[in-house]
Amino acid sequence: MPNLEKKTLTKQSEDFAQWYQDLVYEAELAEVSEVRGCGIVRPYGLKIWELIKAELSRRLEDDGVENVYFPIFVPLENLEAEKDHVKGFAPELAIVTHAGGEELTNKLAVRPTSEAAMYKTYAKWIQSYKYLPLRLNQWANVVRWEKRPRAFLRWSEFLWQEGHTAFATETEARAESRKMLDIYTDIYKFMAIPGFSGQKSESEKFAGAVDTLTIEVMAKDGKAIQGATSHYLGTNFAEVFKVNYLGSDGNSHLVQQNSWGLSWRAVGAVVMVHGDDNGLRLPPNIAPIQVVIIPIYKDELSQKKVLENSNKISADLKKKYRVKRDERDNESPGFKYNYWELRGVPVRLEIGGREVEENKVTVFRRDLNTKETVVLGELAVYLKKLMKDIHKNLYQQALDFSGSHIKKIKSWEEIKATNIWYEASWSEDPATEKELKEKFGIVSRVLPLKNVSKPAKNKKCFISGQAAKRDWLFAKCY
RNA sequence: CGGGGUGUGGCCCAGUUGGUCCAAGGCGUCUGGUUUGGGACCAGAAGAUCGUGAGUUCGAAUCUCACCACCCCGACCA
Repeated sequence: MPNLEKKTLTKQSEDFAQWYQDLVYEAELAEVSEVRGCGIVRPYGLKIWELIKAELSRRLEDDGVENVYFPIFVPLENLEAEKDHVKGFAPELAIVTHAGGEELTNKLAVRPTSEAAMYKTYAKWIQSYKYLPLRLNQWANVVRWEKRPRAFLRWSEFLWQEGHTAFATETEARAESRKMLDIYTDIYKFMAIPGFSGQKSESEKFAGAVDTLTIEVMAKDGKAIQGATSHYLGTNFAEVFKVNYLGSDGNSHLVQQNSWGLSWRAVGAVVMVHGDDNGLRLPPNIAPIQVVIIPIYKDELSQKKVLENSNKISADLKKKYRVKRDERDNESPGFKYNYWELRGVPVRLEIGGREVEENKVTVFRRDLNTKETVVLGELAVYLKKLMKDIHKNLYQQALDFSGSHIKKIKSWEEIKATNIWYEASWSEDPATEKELKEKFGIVSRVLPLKNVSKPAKNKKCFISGQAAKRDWLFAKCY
């Protein structure tokens, strides 16, 4: 729980995990719930997710993906059908054993993901090649009873979108998987977050997938956050759920499938990437409030003038931005500054007697924590540019940060700290990854796209000394 | 699942050699007033089965036993 008494966040440098927790609760993104591991997302936090969702939704619709909805419950036997899949998820399943006052003969799992919920139906829907490709998406909640929950990043229940597609050929399916990764990469850019997109290792990929593509994000404590994944499932699930189609050749074939998802974990990533010791810093694209106006006055006369003025400005700005006027009479300007800085509002306008008299406003930008005075007539143009600048600057800061926190190494003996990432040539042997994890708590995060078809820079694997295949990124992760 | 910690008004908590505790303080809330350019102040008010159960005792927030819940670290983690 946040310590509201101290009124200041734990410093990032003191205890990053504590800082994150303090911020999530004090900025009113979320609330602890009565249910272990589950979070209550408050309006301010949910709005950030909804803004991310709106953008992704738009992108998917533009691309011709249709939305669908399947039940939250999955027959347990369906889930058990794909053997890697069930092995991966069994430990974290919530299972319904009783309903309607009776014990269920056929137990139901609360979906941890919906492959097993959907594909039997896909088999029904897909008859011939004419029904392909099938590209559906659902916005849903899923439940994964992880041993160690973390606000936004790993709550037991979370909201996400999961796309499930079926194609005739591997080429098409793999192209789709890659396209979705690109869309996710764009969505992270929309949040002013540079990600590392690429491929997962054998041990890190999705249970049931042939290949998993991922976008990895670097938090300010140097840990990696898996931002979104796009899986090429091959025919693994199609075999189990008998998803075949009649080809133009007259023969029956298995479909080639993908699934891809992005969750509200992205909100946690935004906090961990952009936040500072004063609180959240939101890029304008996903800020529930983009401009907050603080009227400042001393007596009734100036109050009237200032409020008139700020109302006019706010009415004007509301046409283009999400604007909030903070007219609470019982709080001081200083209190309000801190209040909205904690919540990461990108731009603050201060309007007091001075501004009214000179026909100006004072503009504060949260990304740099600086103030400037702007002539009222130039405000619209100024803000338009400022919003772009803030986005660019946040992105650049994050890019510089991650760039300066990756160390290229030739041998794992060079690993001293675990609060940075390492780039190294790797044999891709799962056994070596296990060793690395045991010794340093570090795992492979991603084979960056640019390295996928490039041979390793160094001949020897940085762990085992065997022949290295390609250059991967390694880090601790959330 | 292993290690550690915590449970006291809405929130943060003090109080644990048993009695002076029908529980202190701060934040927040409410009322009134003064304030308002970087986390305002004064006065007053409301608000508590001290996690649950049993036990010891003349007497339990405090001691004993059992249980429950949550948090943190780790293992696990698409």
